[in-house]
Amino acid sequence: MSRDTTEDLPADVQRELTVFARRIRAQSGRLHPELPFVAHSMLSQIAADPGCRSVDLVHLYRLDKSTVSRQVADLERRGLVDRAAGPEGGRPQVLQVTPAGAELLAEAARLQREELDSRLVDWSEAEVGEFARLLRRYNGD
Amino acid sequence: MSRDTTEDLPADVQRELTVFARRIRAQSGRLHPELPFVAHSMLSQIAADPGCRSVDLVHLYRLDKSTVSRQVADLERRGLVDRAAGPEGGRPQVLQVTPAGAELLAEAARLQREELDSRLVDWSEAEVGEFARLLRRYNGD
DNA sequence: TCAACTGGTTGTATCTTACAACTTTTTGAT
DNA sequence: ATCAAAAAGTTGTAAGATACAACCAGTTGA
Repeated sequence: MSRDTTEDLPADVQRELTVFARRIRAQSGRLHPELPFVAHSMLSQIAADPGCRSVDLVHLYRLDKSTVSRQVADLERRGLVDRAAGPEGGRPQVLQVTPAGAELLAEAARLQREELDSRLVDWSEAEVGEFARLLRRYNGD
Repeated sequence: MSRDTTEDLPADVQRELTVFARRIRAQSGRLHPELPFVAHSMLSQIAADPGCRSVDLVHLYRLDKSTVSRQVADLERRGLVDRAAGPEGGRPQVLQVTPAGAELLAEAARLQREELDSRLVDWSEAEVGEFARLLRRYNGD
């Protein structure tokens, strides 16, 4: 991929992030037929933050609530997540991953891990750590 | 956003990249109505690499060629890119951005720049440089 | 010369998404 | 306590993005 040398670091960051964004979706979609990109990212987020609500996913991913509603409904229909009444027994429904969901997630992780490790194979642990730190900082909030 | 402390750096990277991938798409789509995410990324790539062919975009973004074909056709229909016969006058059609395309790109860049700068406002130049370097390395090839 | 390859298009089905209108529950002010 | 407003979520609808398969058009090389 040839590239104009822009001397414009933020624009470089933007372009690299864009390439990445396109690829992860393409790759993720093909990786596991049972768990396409969107379903996977939500399921894995629920696993990382058990008890979160749909509206949290709306904010995290900046999606419309209708989109999240359908995605979560689909995950529930397939027995991968569980919706329960919140602490006050009321409306905010809290989400958690079912054992079946956890298993599917683990399987997908195994597959993705090969790809990820192959990309990071010659990185030092310090570099991976720095990369993770910068990404977290970029994502902010 | 709470998070399990996994001690699993590659998985952290994966999750952060996923959040990013979701957001850039959501944000980009809303940023400029004339130039949604996909159209924008392709147009900006053609601008960065004038004379590239559709098949180059297929490889870069790991998309199906039919998808790229339709996207490029749409960009051409809207007068934003120009398709010409290649050096040998033959089949591989080379792409370049038209003046109208460049103008739209510049306008979108101004808008995106605000968002990007606001995220990087308290980063040192060294950090931005390191981030760009790590992203380039991650995207590899 | 013709088979195989590369680049590209079109038909079709599916997935993702936004927006708008709606229901239900919770909360707050009077 | 009551009722309006906010929050959480659902459903209808339309548009966009994508993959896969089948196809067409030039190019290349045996």
